[in-house]
Amino acid sequence: MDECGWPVQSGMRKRSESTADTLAPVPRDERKSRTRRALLDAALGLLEGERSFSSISLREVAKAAGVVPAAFYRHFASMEDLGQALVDDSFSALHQVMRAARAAPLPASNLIANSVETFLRHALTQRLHFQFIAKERVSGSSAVRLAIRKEIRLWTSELATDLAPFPKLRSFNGEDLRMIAGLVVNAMMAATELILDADPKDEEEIKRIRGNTEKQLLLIFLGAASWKSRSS
Amino acid sequence: MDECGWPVQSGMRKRSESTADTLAPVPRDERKSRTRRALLDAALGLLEGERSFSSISLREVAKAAGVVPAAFYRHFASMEDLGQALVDDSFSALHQVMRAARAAPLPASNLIANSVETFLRHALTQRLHFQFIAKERVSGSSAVRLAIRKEIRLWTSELATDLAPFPKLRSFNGEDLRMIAGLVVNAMMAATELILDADPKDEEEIKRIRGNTEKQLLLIFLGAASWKSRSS
DNA sequence: AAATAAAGTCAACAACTGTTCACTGAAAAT
DNA sequence: ATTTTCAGTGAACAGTTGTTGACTTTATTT
Repeated sequence: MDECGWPVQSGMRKRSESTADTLAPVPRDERKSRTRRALLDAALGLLEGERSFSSISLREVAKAAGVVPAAFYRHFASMEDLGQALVDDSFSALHQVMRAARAAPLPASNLIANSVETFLRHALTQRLHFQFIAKERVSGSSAVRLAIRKEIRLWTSELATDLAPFPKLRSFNGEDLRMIAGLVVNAMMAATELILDADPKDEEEIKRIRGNTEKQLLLIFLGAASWKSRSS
Repeated sequence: MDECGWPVQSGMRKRSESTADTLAPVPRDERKSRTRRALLDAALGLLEGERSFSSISLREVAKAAGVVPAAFYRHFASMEDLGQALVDDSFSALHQVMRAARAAPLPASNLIANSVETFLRHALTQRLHFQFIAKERVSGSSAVRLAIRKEIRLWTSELATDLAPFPKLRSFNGEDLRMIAGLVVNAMMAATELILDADPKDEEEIKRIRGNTEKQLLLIFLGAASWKSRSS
């Protein structure tokens, strides 16, 4: 079931036995970035299910990528280094969604439902990335953990500035806006973790989680609307 | 700096060189449970900081407990088994706090502030247990992960029934009450993670987190109070 | 056409892993 | 007083780990 061994076509011993000699020059940069991707994807794949990043070995990653252990060092100085790259990778995927969501037609009526649906659907298609983020956010090495927290804090701040112009939220100062945004982000993260753990085919369960999250966000904004800002 | 080697006083080779022969009979059950505790504490200690449970080895735990690796098996069948025991351990500590908090005088006025303060203070004194729960909740083996989730769901349900009798929440059905409780639990968990990561001596930061969490809970209940229950 | 750069292989290393076995010494049971 | 029980030891096992060095192959540069 394994043996995908995709990028093993380089630096091989055996000569090509076919007659056509120059069938694909294959530029070197591309070949390098191809195995780099293979390593990243292999690590991400190994993280699926039980394993956590700190428990997977360099050799496992290399083997899953179809490459000899020593070749790993041509791309990353250590597993820690690979982890950092995975953080960048995962968050660039997330930023992509958030940008798309922000550029949406903004229907305002069921804005909440739309946002929740968009985000969670993306979490399911980018399952591996989100699983990685969810795990390493709390259990990763401090460097990786801090990188993830920084991104999440940034995300929270962006949400806060997005929230600012809404009529009902005019009376809030920056700090309180970020507090509300934090509440929203918490709910979304919790929902993400639940949905990643659920059976992907269980449509009913997924719908339930989504509905619950929508209600939670609605309640948060309801609370914000009836908030009396204090001076302290 | 290590060499605590606490429970290494059993099954030793050398005879006691002192004159007093019968100085301490030391019942066997107690001695066993003493090293069992040493193993649990050692594992918990190794989990502090960077490491995650799946990355610490049986041998490490044994060594930190001052015991030979083979002795581990007298107490646990595997590391997985130890993990389960740690879950029970940690949650019994949590239940203890929650029971105490529930039996409190219930001042009703600043009930929220009191609850937040009680919970977070306990999280700091039981730091290692809470760190274990926070990490293994998302990254542990599926058995451990499920055990933790079950406990959290149970905690949420208890909170929901505690919330039910409040006047403003009378109109909510069970499902919606659990949704609100879920929101509260999310906020508390997020606050716990933040506080465990913060520098324990940074009183200012801890106060900030606590204040923020209080505001969040207040906002949640404000939202709940102005909620129109729908029939669907 | 020859020289270089570099992504890959192979083999070896010391250290560490989980697990087993026969053992020992003292508390508990006879 | 003798036997039994059992939490501990120490040594060995077969695997796996990260890392290194010398080598091959091939795209790129000279």
